[in-house]
Amino acid sequence: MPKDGTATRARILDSAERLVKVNGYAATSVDQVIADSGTSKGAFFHHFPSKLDLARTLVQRYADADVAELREAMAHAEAATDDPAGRVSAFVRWFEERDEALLGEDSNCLYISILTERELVVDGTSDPILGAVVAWREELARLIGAALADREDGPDPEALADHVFVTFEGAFLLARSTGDPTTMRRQLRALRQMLEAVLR
Amino acid sequence: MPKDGTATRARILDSAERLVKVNGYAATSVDQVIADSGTSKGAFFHHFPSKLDLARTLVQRYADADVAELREAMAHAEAATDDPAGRVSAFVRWFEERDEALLGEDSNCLYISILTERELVVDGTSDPILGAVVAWREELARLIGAALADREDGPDPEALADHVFVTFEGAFLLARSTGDPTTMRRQLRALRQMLEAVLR
DNA sequence: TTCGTTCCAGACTGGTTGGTCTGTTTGTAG
DNA sequence: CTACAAACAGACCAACCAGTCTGGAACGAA
Repeated sequence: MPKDGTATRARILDSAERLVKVNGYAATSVDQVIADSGTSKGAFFHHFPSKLDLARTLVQRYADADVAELREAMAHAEAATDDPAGRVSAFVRWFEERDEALLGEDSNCLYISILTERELVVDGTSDPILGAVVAWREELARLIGAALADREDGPDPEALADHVFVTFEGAFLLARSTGDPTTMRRQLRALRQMLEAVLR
Repeated sequence: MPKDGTATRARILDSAERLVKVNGYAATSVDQVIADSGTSKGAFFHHFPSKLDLARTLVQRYADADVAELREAMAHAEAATDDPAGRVSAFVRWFEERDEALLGEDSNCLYISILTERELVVDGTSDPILGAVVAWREELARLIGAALADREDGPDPEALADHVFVTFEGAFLLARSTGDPTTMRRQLRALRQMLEAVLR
């Protein structure tokens, strides 16, 4: 085995993720990624056959981390209490308390940058996003469904589950617009209070 | 006064809005806008000094229409009932019933395309978005505040008001990801049910 | 040492980009 | 009818874009 290039590859991915989250995919040039990561054209195209291939790798990596965070929050919620509604609260609260990375000044979600460009949706680059969405939906619908219990003609568990994802993405955009760093936490708090109200 | 160019200008704006909403701002070239609108380079740069200037005009126009829709929904809600909580329900329902344009297959929000690119935020292109956000917040916070009445240590009216905006933007993104055209309506319905629950 | 492969640097290229420039048409005011 | 400015059309251009190519350095296998 010759030289190890995994470090270079990781630096490219990290730089690219940052830049794409901040500026969007189309607005991020390969040269920018190269400059930011301190590598070269040769290195870039050695690790990634094309810019689009970088995007695919990026989305997959991000979605995997996203699902991992879901599992973590879910485990925390299930360990916190046996009460179904309480678990939903604990789940949301888990993110409310994660202020550091999640609500930093220009924290953003890669999903937004990818979904903004339709080409990336039709060619399947965004597929891992759907995978993550479905994972969130299924896990949360299970939790919420248990809390709703036998109630009929009440709210749809899947729609409520999806609404957690919706809140994250919407709050990222609102934060961008207002520049207010407390946006995410306030929206998560509002979401939790509303969920507690419907599940009561 | 010589030839009237307002029609050409409008066609450029319409094409640009469609393309930017679908593909994003950076991914939309001036040549594409020209081709789609059936005009020319000369016409484009006669009406807009630069592509960035087009974006500014586009955002202003879209935000104005957005605020107009807010007023319309608000008037409808206030005419519907005197009950504060009922007005909030009527407000959301107003959008739930507007399926046509709002939930079309690839319906999207210009705000997302603009906010995705940080350059457009720092240079003030996105400012009208903040104006619209504040308008929605103020109008809705008034309505929600009235419904919350005297309740103390309850949910924050402004956060709940902002959450309506958050739901719209988040649902647009979720719809993009899933490709499900019922997404927007389902999310609005979930939002309304949750609001009814907290305001009960 | 020698060989082969991976890893990477950077010059280079063809196509695309936003933007300019020149010229022509079209309406209107005098 | 003339003059003049607004409203275009489209050739043109410099900068930038993603991607290629060549050459060399690092490393393990033989």
